[in-house]
Amino acid sequence: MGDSRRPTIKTVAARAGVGRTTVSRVLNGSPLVSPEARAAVMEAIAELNYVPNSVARSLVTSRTDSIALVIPESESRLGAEPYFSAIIRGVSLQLATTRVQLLLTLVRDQRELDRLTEFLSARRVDGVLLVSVHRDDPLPGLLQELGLPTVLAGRRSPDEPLNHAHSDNVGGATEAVRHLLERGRRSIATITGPLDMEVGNSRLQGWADALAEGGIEPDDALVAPADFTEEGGRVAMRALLERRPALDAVFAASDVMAAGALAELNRRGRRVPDDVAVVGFDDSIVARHTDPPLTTVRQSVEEMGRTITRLLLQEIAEPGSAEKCVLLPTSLVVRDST
Amino acid sequence: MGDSRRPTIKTVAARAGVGRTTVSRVLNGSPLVSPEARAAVMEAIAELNYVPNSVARSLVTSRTDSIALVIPESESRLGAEPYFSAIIRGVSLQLATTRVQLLLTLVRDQRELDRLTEFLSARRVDGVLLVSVHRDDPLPGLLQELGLPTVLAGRRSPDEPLNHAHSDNVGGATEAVRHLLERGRRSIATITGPLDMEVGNSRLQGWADALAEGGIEPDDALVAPADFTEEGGRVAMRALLERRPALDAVFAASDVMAAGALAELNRRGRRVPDDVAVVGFDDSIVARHTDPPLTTVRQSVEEMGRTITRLLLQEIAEPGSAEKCVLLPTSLVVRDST
DNA sequence: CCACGTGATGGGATCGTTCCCATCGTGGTG
DNA sequence: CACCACGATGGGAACGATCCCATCACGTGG
Repeated sequence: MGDSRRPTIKTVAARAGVGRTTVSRVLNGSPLVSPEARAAVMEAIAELNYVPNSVARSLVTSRTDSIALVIPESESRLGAEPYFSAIIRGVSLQLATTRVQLLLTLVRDQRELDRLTEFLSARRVDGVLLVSVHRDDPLPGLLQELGLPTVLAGRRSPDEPLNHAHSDNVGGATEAVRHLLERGRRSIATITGPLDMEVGNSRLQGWADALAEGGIEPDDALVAPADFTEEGGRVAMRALLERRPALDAVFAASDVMAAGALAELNRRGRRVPDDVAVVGFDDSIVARHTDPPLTTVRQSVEEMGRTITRLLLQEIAEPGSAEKCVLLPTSLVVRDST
Repeated sequence: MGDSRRPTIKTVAARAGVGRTTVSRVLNGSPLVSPEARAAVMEAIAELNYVPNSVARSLVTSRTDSIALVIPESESRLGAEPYFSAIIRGVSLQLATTRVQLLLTLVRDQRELDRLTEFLSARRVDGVLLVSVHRDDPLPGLLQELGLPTVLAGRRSPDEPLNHAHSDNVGGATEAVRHLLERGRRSIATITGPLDMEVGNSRLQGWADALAEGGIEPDDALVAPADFTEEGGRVAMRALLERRPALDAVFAASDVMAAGALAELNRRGRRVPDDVAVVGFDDSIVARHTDPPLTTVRQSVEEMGRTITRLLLQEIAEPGSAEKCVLLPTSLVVRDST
């Protein structure tokens, strides 16, 4: 045995006693090939252990059968933030039935952004998934210019032009705060996500909406912006307690920030939920492990991953055919922190 | 303005008034090109906004400038298990200075394994990183056969033939148990990782070694195998308490399992560390968030990611040139659970 | 009986690079 | 002055697939 060289389509054709084109047809499932020829080709393929060279295929079809998942990690959140892991799982799950491969790109700084830009300009992927986009993110615009199929998880503004999926952030946040009101809380603070992200604004909006519903006038001193990190949550909590020592509830725009807030409350001897009730957002794993376990707004991040992938594949297959925007529902999970 | 078509090397050559080859030389940094020609080419590239087609390049060089990171996720651990996120961060960090891209492949079942096998046979990557390998994993063997550069995080046995890096699991575990002995504990149980993985065995070995050092005979009833999951840790803890109600310490082979054990101990009203001391392994984020915070053996998983990537790149550049085996140190981090 | 449509087939061109080799000029040397 | 070595250059072939188009056999209808 053994050519050290991998067999090519020519080898297979010779072996099967047919032309290259016929082999190619069998490979691509064309109906224009006789049963005998097909059988011969299949046999030759099996005998030679032939695997088509996808690079050569890519060159002529100009498709790569791969997509990129871009994760901005300036705050080194992958790992601390279970969100990204869940997205990855969902994406991978949705790709499992296809032959499409996943390229993971963490973008930490300008240099890496430049490298990514070049990579995308070279069209080394068929499409791009963008996660955690900030308002002034240069990437979405670039992708739009390049005409590279793109789907966002989340959106930059309510009139996002790019295809995207997003959770019902306003609705989820409203429900959370409504729940606090029902529990009799009146001085409800909020720790927000980054306000240059739509997700940050929406959850803040939901907080304000629920208060308005309850006839309570929003108090700016009860709003502390943070950055989705635990440390940010801690700092924000500290600031809130200084400004409004009498607050009796906090709605944090993520579980991780809520965990930080809880730590700070514990440190100061405020009892949760007796003195201060806390609600998070995401229903990530941390929510079940805080002390006490966290009431939170569930969003299925894995489902988000699946959805944006589905949209992207659709958009790649037939540009313009995918839904522009998909809204994913949220639901309140009540635990012991409220 | 403009051609809708992307410029090719020919376009650039024409624009610069030189031949294709000269452009190619400039692109690849060959010294055999005059300063004037080089300048002309650079200018043409900038004007045309030319980006080389890497697929075409791959076809002739038969290099893809990408590597695959394979994560077996049968237990859907990505996310629950911070290990994988940390590996990804490390790998990505090490790749940042190169032009190599990262392909992430989660393998959940046989079908996905088949798909991956075909993918690797087609040599669509230059090398492979393998994480969390089990003793009877078919992938390492396949890769060896294919002659595809491969590096493992961890190893299958102490005489692993493939390039790999591994933490000092025996040493770390020994140190942990020694620490428990110093704290005066005598009935020290262990919750192991999967015993069909070397990491599981080594940490168990370390436990036994330390006991031997302390003149204590290992008791089989104090060994409960689990699977690195929190639920597994909980179940194992339950079994241990049933078999040896008087145990006064537990060494868990991962923080996540330790968290499960803690939960079970709390549920049963055993005080930690007063009644039972607990040590974990990994120093992952969960270790700082359990109640009480976990004493644990630190291993730098991110460093592991960087190391295996470095080895792989080296092995790709010059097969056989990389170190066969790199040992990464561990260190004990003492918190409140002991 | 012949022209014609149709299914099956294969050869040539092509995708955009890199690599091999031939060519050309030029300055140094015997 | 002839020759040579060497740096610079460019054209042709190759990488391994797909796609376009010409060809061919064959059955059918006029």
